Formats: sequence, C-alpha cells, structure tokens
Amino acid sequence: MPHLAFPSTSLDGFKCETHCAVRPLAICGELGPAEHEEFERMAQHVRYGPKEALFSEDEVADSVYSLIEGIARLYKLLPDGRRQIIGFALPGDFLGMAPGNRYSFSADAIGAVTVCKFFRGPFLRFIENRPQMLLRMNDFATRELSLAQDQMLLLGRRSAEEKVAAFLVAWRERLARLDGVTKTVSLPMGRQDIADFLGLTIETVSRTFTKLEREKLIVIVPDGVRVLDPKRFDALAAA
Amino acid sequence: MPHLAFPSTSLDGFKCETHCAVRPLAICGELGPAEHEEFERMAQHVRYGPKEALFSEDEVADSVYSLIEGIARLYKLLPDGRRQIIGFALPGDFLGMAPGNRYSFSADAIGAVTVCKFFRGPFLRFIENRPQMLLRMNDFATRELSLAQDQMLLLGRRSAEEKVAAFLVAWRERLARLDGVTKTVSLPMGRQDIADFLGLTIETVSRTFTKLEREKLIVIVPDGVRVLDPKRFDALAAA
DNA sequence: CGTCTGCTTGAATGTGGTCAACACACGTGG
DNA sequence: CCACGTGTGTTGACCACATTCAAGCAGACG
Repeated sequence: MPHLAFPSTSLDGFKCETHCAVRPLAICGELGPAEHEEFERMAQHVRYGPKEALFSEDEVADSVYSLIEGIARLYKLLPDGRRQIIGFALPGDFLGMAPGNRYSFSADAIGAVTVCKFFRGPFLRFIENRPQMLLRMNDFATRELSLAQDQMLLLGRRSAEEKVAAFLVAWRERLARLDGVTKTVSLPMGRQDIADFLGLTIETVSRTFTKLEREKLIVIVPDGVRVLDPKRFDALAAA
Repeated sequence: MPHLAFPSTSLDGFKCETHCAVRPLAICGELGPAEHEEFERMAQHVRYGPKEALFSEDEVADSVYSLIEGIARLYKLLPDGRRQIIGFALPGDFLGMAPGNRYSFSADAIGAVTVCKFFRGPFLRFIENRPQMLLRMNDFATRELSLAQDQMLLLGRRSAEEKVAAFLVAWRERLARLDGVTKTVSLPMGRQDIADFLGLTIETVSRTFTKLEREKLIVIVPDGVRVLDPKRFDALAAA
C-alpha cells in the first residue's frame, strides 16, 4: 500500500467566499450571494494527500466534486493493469458526473488537493430548477467533451514527438488560464503519468523530452520545462 | 470533388409525430404534446446523401441537429490530412453543440441521412427555461463524454486485435439499442472509416478481420460480420 | 469489356516497446 | 558520517507490432 500522507478531513473553518480563488471558473461561479449561501451549506470541504483517491471506477457515484486546489489525475484501467489517464483536473474543474449510477473512471490526488464535495441527491435537487446552473453544467460537459475529442486525435494519429509537444503546449495553455502566461511550464505529474496520458511508455516520454532538449526547443528543469522556441514549438504541436 | 448524390432538401411532408421511430431516444423524447408541437415548428427536416457534409470543423456553429435516420461519421483532421474519426452518430443522437461558436469537428453522412435541424438561437431560447430539456442535454453530454473516455482507453492502450474486437462488440451493443440483439453486425462504414476510428491503417484493420475469421471468432459477410463465439469475443474486447 | 473503388494480401521498413543497467535524490538507520 | 534502501528518471541494445509500399482481386457500373 502506498503511504497516505494525511487522511481526508472535513475543514470547517474553510469558507469559499474568502478562500476560493477559482470561484469565477468553477461550477458555482455565477450564483448570486443568497443562492451561493445555500449552495455552500450543502458542501463539504475535503482535503486529500498525494496519491489518495477521491473516488474509483465502478464505485457507486454518491458525490460530485468541484476541485479548488491542487491537481488530480483521472484514469481508467484495463483488467491486466494497463492504465489510460483521460485527463488532469485543475482548480475550477467539476468531477464525478457519471452516465449511470457508478463512476466511469477513477480520480486521485497528485499533490495535495482540496475539493468541494456534494452529495449527488441534494446537488441534483439544487440544480434541477436552476436553468443557469444547468446551462453552466452543459458548458462544462461540452468543453470536457471537446478536450476528449482533441485527445482522441492525439492518441490515434500523432507521433510520439507530436504527442509530447502537443501535451506541453496544451498544458501550458491550461495553466495560463489560472496563473497567467509563463515560459516555464510546471509539470506536477510524473513521467509515468504523462506516458499514460499520451498512450506511450515512460521510456519513450523520457527519450522524447531529451530529444526536444537536444533540438533546443525546451530546457528540462526540476518539476517542469522551460519553452525556448514557442513559435517552432507550436508548429510541432499544430492542430 | 466527391459526387453528392442528392442535395439537402427540406421535407415539408415529414412529421416527427408519425415517422420518428427514435423519438423516445432523442433529445425531444420527454416533451409533452403541446411543447413538442412548438419544438417541432422550429425544426427543419433535412436529408443528406452519401458523403454529404452536415457541417464542418471551424464553421460558425449556427445549427444543432438531431439525427433521425442513417449514420454519420464525426471526425477531426490534422493539417496534413491525417484523420481521426471521433464517433459514429446513430438515430437519436444529438449533434452540433460546440464549446465556442464554431464546430469543433466535422460530420458527414455515411449513407442516406435524415436530421431535425434547429437554429442555435431559437433552440437555446427554447431550452433555457426548460430544466427537463437541460437535464436531458446533460445526460446526452455525459454519455458522450463517457464513450469518448472509453475510446481514449482503446486508442491509447489496446493492441490492434483488441481494438477491432472491442469496436465490434461496442458497435453491436449500440445497434442493439435500436434494432434489438442480432448475431450479424452490420457495418455501414468502410474499412478506412474503421481504421480512422481505431487509430490504425486500413491494411491493419483488414488483416485483423481476416485473422479473427481464421480464428473462427467471426465470419465476414457483405457489409458486416457475423459473430460466432460471443463469449470468447467479449473476453478479447473486455474492459 | 474496361475502369472504377473498396478490400485483401505480401514483403520490407521503422517507430515505439521491452528488457536491462545505471544515475540520482530521497529517506532511514547503523 | 556513510551504507543502504526506495522511487523516479535516463539511456542503451534489441525486438515486435503496426505501417509503408506494392501488387492483386472482386464487384459495380458505364
């Protein structure tokens, strides 16, 4: 068993109004003060340590989650252990909607993670007569779907080098939404995670990073890369 | 230019109430008689011939579509022409929701196709105060997303043989929702389409079909396959 | 007939995978 | 302090699976 740094705990002192930097991006971003108050009362704020599971595939989906802080990996497994990471969740992302009554994938924390957790029943009752919330849910789902389709194109039709380049470009853009544009792209996930996201092996990912560095496109730094030639880089990753 | 068998035409005589066999599965499946009447008045019924485009990636997304009859392929292209089919749309499927104001993929008819076409503006106005419709849209999006995630697992982590087997199993299940369970799976799409859906080449798909036939798992018939050993077959495709 | 188009088959090639060794940064405990 | 773990990432040599390139076949249609 991997060590679980600290177990999930409810944080009573945590108030979304004051702490939640990603509020405008999150599912609750457009609620008025009164409604947000009510919404907030349904929420449980929960922390997870590195590698701790938020939920697992095939579990009964009793909760939905709004990620506030940290990064989670979302993945599916084959019976023999092969893993495909279907996405990385960032602050503001909404997790846990399932087509049936069970989760269709697993999610666990990469570093330390904080979420707003809602029980499915109350959550659904809250949104079911609020068209604004439903529209926002639709936007989220549509955006997720579009990202998934981009990823299908990547997985099915791009070479290893294109996969890595496209990943770095896309990841940089997602981080830019939160932190603003930077030249140094931080990569909180490990090489194995990147490999499982891109449908490659860890060795190929490692080799490709080195190759991109030899070609003077990036510099590898601790927990990230620095992009040297954004122009040429975007071209490699071009859609 | 590929020949366009017959141009899209509006069918005034077509009434959804009488003809639309997939009504219960479609987006409009839960509308009451009065609301459905209003909904129907916004719809344009349009037919497309083989290979005709319903819409294309990057076009302004002015319409949404409910597929009534026939099959469409949904795909994305890379600048150099590589294609990834992201899905096949069947009767009852809902198409054309985009994250921005442009389509994020292209769709064209495989055989003859009939759709209900709605202009985006009126459609959004119709649903925006109907939580029931919004919930249904959410269900559709969630289901699509889940399929997309399954496909990512397939594209990233399965071998050619597993891809083909999984595709046939999944396709058979989707057809079963419409036509009921059958041993003969009809494949209206060509080998190239299957290849572009599975992230393979046409040669590999063809070889794999032959291999599965040699192994007495399937028999290849005109425009489809007959599944001989469902047990062993499902095992190959196992999630 | 001849010419399409779609599909299959064969042989050669190459990209990414597998297996193995090694480097390096962390611990922890002697 | 160093020896010794472990986990993570890099690199090399070899190999296999799927691709590429090329040819051939069957059916549809003029």
